[in-house]
Amino acid sequence: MKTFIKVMKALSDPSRVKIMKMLQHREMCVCEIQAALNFAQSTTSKHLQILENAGLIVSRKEGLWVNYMLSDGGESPYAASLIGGLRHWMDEDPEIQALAGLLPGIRRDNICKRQIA
Amino acid sequence: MKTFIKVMKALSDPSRVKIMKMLQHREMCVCEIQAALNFAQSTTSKHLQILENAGLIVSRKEGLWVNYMLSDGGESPYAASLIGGLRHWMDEDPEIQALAGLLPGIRRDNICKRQIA
DNA sequence: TTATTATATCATTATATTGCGATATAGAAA
DNA sequence: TTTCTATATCGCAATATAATGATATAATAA
Repeated sequence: MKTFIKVMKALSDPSRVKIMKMLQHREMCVCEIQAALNFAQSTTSKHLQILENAGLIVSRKEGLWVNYMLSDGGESPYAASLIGGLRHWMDEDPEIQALAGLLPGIRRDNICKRQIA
Repeated sequence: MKTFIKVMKALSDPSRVKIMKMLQHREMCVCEIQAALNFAQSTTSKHLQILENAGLIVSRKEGLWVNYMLSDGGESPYAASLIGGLRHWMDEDPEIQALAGLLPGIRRDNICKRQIA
């Protein structure tokens, strides 16, 4: 039950749903997601922790960056089912489409000061 | 997006998940659900409104009683997917199993003072 | 009509969540 | 070393949610 509630709560926030939808296109670092959502860095990081703790996304460190990507949902059947459903749900949503249109312009070498080694 | 969030929020509360799992066994009136969860009447009613508003359950009036049952999820693909998933999810959960064991003893003609016409 | 019963809604309190700025940590470069 | 940069965590204010008792509504019975 606790695991299920954690997944549901994680997806009960529009900002976190937007993060999930963005990560369907490609993996992203925190500052890219922050730029896309126009949030404070701490807010962005917290949302990512909640999604990761629910087993919906996973992270991979790459030097100074932390790259987040969708999980395969192996953690729980609920997570797997929702990750799968979200792949096609809300693709017609104007907010989601606007974000998708923004994505190509959001690249860490534009946003971050540190250049890729 | 709003519809999706409404469904997620509705299922983000353990009490409401328990209601969904009970309604998989049979339709129930408010006072039966109230007895099963050991909640105040107003609390029970409010949870039911939230689930109904999310398209997860539907109600049918029968004299003084209001019977609640699972929706078929026609309202939204999210609702349908989660109603379907919930059919098998958490069946091993001890809280859910305890509730299921309680169900046969919870009948409106035991709980309600008004007898069936 | 009045009384009773089942349910819904309102007002309140306690708790949880969301967002931010400030601070801490970790890696890379000077 | 010190100084950046990217991310994580802490503490707080604003808002949302969950539970309750009190009250309102609707259907039935007397």
